Amino acid sequence: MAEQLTIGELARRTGVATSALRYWEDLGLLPAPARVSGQRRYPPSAVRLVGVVMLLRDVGFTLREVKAFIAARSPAGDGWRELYQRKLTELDQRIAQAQVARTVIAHGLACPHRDIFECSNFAGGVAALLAGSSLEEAHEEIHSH
Amino acid sequence: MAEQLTIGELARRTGVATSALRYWEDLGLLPAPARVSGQRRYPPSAVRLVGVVMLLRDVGFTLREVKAFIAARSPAGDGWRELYQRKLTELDQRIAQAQVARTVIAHGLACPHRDIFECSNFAGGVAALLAGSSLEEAHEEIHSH
DNA sequence: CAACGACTTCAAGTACGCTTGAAGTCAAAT
DNA sequence: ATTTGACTTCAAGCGTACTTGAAGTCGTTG
Repeated sequence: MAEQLTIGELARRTGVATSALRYWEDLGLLPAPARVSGQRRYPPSAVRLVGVVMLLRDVGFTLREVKAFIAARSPAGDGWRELYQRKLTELDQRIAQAQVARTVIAHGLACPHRDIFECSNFAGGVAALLAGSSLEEAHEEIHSH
Repeated sequence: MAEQLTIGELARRTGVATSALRYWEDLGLLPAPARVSGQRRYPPSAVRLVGVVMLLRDVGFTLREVKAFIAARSPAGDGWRELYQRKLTELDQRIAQAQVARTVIAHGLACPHRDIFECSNFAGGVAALLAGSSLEEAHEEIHSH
């Protein structure tokens, strides 16, 4: 039981290149697996771990953040709670942004205007964006001047 | 009226560095603005345009994709419809993934397990991920073997 | 008129996330 | 015994998205 996977098999099952898996290991994202005559042998659970890394990476976290995220859990300290909370907030912002983007693009598709920027609905979507993100200074600028 | 912005003002209002704005212009993302004795003068609408670029960039599109997205609208052709439709689909996938990630992280926060991977709920979230994305081969592997 | 601050170009450098290539090892099949 | 295929390490290269630094140009201000 618990058949071990070679790096090639892990790559096939996850869709992640072997070179990338070695790179992730170098970065400390994946634990160094057992070796059989020099070759890596992964436990089946590695598939899940790789999945988590992919998920977090695809969702906009850097590999260092993913590392911190995974590694944070072991110590007895509460540091990880803070980290998880921050990530959760980031993720909520990301989802909200993606939904604004979705609205904007969907409207772009539906709107007959040649120049999308002439369209008030489109502008409205962007205005929603302006309210959040790093454009808060803009908000103050507009109201103070 | 229609007071023109210097690159510095545009940077302040958008939160994007002047160097990045020039880079975006080089890439063809932003149209070359008017010049007053060599210096760029942007129309106020540039703030909105920069906002759109930021939005799409932050949501995971490359700058080339953003360029295509913005530029696609001008020609009389229908090529842009296809592009918008594809982007919309990509975006829906991204949102779905982000929501899975959110669930996973939220659970990680709520779950008392020391090792998150021991938790079946966590595994369930990841399993949801495995069903989509590039892990479809894995799905076939699992069922064929 | 000198200095200041904000702008200009252009080339080079940086961080991230990998990929590619060279050279070698190992187990199994021919 | 040699060939095949999958693996190994290590260094270098690449695409994306910028930043940084040098050297120079403006318009204003003292």
